[in-house]
Parts: sequence; C-alpha cells; structure tokens
Amino acid sequence: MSTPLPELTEAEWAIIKAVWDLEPCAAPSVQEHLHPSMNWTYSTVRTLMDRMVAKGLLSAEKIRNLTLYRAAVTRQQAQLGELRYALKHAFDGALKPMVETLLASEKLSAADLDELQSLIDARRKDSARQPKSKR
Amino acid sequence: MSTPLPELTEAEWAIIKAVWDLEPCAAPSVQEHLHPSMNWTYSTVRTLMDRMVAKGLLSAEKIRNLTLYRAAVTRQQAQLGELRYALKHAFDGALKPMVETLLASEKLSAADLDELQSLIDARRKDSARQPKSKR
DNA sequence: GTTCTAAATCTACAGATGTAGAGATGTCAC
DNA sequence: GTGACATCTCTACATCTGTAGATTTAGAAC
Repeated sequence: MSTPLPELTEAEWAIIKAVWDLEPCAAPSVQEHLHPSMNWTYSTVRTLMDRMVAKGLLSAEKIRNLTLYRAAVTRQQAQLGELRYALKHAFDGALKPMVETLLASEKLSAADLDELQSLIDARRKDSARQPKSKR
Repeated sequence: MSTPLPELTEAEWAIIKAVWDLEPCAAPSVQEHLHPSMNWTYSTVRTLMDRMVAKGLLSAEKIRNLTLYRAAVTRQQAQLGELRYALKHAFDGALKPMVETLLASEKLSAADLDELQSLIDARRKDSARQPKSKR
C-alpha cells in the first residue's frame, strides 16, 4: 500500500485503458490505438504518458531508442481510487447512501438485482467466516 | 436536462457543502464556517465561489453591497455527477462491477448488509410495480 | 465629515492539464 | 553515406485550479 489510490482525469483514463490493453507498448501504438476515438497527435499522447510516468501511473523502460510503457497501477486500484473519491467527498464516507443513490439512479433488471443479491450473500458468508474485525 | 451533472474538485466540494448548510449566505460566513477545516482566507473562498457561480454550481444575488450565494445544484445532482464519472470512466458504464468493487473493498457489518439487502428488495418491488422500460 | 470596518473588487502567480508543432536522432535499405 | 522513415526530445501556450495580497468602497459610529 504505497501509492494512495489515484484519481484519473478523463484523458488519463483513456491512456491507461489503452496501456492495459496493449502493454508493454510504445507511445506510437497507444496513439494509433486511440486515434479513432480521441484524435490525439503523437505529441499529445506522448506528453500525457510521460506526465503519467512522473505521477506513478505508468512506468517506462527505455530500450535503445524505444520507450516501453506499462501500467503502474492495476485496473482495480484505479477503479478504487475513483470510488473512494466519490465516497469521501460526495457521501462523506457513508457507503449506504452511495449504494442507495446508485440503485435509485440506474435502471436495473431483475437479473441485475439477483446478481447484487448474491454479492451481498457472498459478503455475508465472508463476514461470518471472519467475525467482526474490530469495533 | 439542464446542467449535465457536475463533477467537483475537492475545494469545490468543501465550498458547496458549506453553502448547502448555510444558504442563503454571504462569502464571509462561508469563510468562517470553513476556517477551522480549510484555513482559507476570505479572498480564496471568494474566488472559488465566484468561479463556481461562473460554472453554474452556485448562484449569486447582489443586495446592496452584499452578495448572497445559494447552491445551484442539489446534493443529489452533485452526488450523481461524481458517481456518473466513476461509472463511466472506471467501469465503462457497467454498474455491477462497480457495486461489486465497492462491496469488496469496504468493511461492512452484518447490519450494513441487511440495509443493503432491503434497498435491493425495495428496488425489486419498484421494478415489479413498474415493469421494465421508462421510469 | 472623519474614522473605522466589513465586504467587495482587482490583480497575480504557481502548478496542473490539454494540446501540439518543430526539430533532432536513430535505423534500415540500398 | 544518403535517404526515408520511425521515434523521440524540447518547447510552447491556453485554460483551469489553488491560493491570496492589495486596494477600494459602502455603511456605522462618533
């Protein structure tokens, strides 16, 4: 737990998703991969990627005149970072209102609800196995 | 469908929460209210608030030499904006993985799980009453 | 009216972000 | 070694964000 869960900008999300798909990869590949959706030039992509390396979101390894990039945070970590941000600021850390808002705002099929149901059930078993951590 | 759900920075969250608490209110009150936690000067608070007015997050009404501020987005809207951002970028719009991550990452008591349970049940009833499609 | 003061206005600046052009350099093919 | 091409490096600039000092103004108190 060194890095304190990142929050990414939209541009950074686009880049890191491409990197997750392509890694290890060079900047030109990422640029090509994103070109249809983002229309960014090589320079733009490269600048973003280097700034992300500086921030610890990507790692770069230089081989000859080629720079290979890799993600330095996992998808899980990035997802969690975003969730935590919302949880902390929009909901003052209270999980239930957050889930409530989520459930209320999205259209969910009965099947979706079933799946959520089983997530909760699974969770319940876990807690049973490992009784209340602390209180 | 007026404002397309906002995303707020940390500073903006601090301000708008104060405004929700105090509105209608003048900038000095907000500054005082936040001083213990944020330690911002009046200038800082005022600048932030005026920028938020420009963005449509707050509204301002000038009375004599006093400017009264109000929130221009509801707590719900702001919360949803944050959730929508996470949902869209971190989870590509897929709700279930998002809830799953949330449940997996937070420590939840049996009581919490019960509450989530009843949220889902309530949701299920709604869907039943108003079968799929519009809402 | 002069002073005090609360509130406002104006201006500024550093750092982050989005975006990209221009030029340098390494590599391969002859 | 000369080109052609791929890739990199450097620099730039506008906008947004966090932060705040300096100056001005409107109203209150004498």
